Amino acid sequence: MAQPDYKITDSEWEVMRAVWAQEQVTSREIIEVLQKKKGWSAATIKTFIGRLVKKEMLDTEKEGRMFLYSAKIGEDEFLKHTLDETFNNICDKDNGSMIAGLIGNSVLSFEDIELLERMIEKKKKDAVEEVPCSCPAGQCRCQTRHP
Amino acid sequence: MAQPDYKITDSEWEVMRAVWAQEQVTSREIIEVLQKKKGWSAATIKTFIGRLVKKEMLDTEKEGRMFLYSAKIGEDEFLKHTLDETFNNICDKDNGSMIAGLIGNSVLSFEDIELLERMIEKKKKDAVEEVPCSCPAGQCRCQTRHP
DNA sequence: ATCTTTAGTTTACAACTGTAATCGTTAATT
DNA sequence: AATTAACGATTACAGTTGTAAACTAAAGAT
Repeated sequence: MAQPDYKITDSEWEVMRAVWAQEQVTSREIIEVLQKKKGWSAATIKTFIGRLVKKEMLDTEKEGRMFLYSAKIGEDEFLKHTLDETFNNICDKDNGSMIAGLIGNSVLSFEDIELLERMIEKKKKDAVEEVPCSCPAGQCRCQTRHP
Repeated sequence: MAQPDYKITDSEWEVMRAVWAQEQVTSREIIEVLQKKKGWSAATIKTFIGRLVKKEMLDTEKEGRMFLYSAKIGEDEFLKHTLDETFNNICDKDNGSMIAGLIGNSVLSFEDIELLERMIEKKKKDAVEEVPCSCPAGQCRCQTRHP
C-alpha cells in the first residue's frame, strides 16, 4: 500500500493533531504534547507514531540522528473524510437536521455565519422538494414511515 | 455497567440501523437485511447482535422462543454523540468551515434549507468576533498561526 | 415420539488497539 | 575513552473486532 489509510484510532488521531499543528515535528515534541494532554508514557506514544508511519499517515525525513515527521494527509481532508463516513451511516433525508444540530452546538464567528449563509444561498438553487432516501431495505425508517 | 456504551464499531452500527428502522426486530429480520446488504453470514450477524446486547445498546424482550430486540438509545442521540466526538478532535475555530463543507456535500430539501436558515438566524444573536481556541498546547495551529 | 430446523450461546482464531518495557545504536557527557 | 542518555525498533500481552463454525435447547414437522 502506498496510499494513506484513512482508518486511524482515536489515540492515533491525537498524534496526528500534534503533527498537523506544525509542518514537521520530532517525536520529542509529539511526546511532550501528549504526555501533558493524555498522560501517556513516552513508550506508548512512540508505538503510536510507529503505527502511523506503517499506515502511511506519516512521512519521515531523517534529520541527523532523529526523524522529522510530517502528515501525508491534510487535517481538513482527513476530517472531511471522517465526517463523510459518519453521514454514510444515516439516511440522506436526515442530513439537514443533523447539520442543524451541529450548528446549534457550535460557537460561531460572524465570519462563520456569513460563510454558512453563502453556502445555504448556493444550496437553495438546487434544493429539492424531498430528499431521496437511498438506504438499502431495512436500513432506515423511510420505507415504513412514509406511506 | 447499566448505561449504554456509545462506543460501537462500524459493523455494529449496521446492526443498529436495522434495529432503528423499526421499533422492534427479530434476529431473523436483522439477518435478512444485513445478509443482503453486507453479505455477512448469519453466524457473524448473530455475533454482532450478542455483542450489542452485552454493550447495553440493545434491549431484549422474550417473545415466545425468540427475542425482540430494541435500541436503548435513539438513532438521533447516538449520531449526535458521534458527531460531537468527531468535532472534539478539531479546533473549535474550524467548526464553521467544516459545517459549511457538510452543507456543500448534502442534498437538501426546501424544508431543510429553512431549518438551517432559522438555525443560523438564531446563532447570529450570539455570534462572536473570533471563536476562541480551547485546544491544549501543541494540538492545533492557532498558537503558531495567529500572532 | 422422533427428526429437523432454528434461535441463541460458546468457542475459535487472526488482526488490530491500548499500553508499555526492553533492546540496540548512536550521540552527548564526564 | 568510558558512561550515560536518547531515539527508534522489537517484543509483550490483554482486550476488542471481524469473521464464522459448533453446540445446545426448544419448537415445529412428520
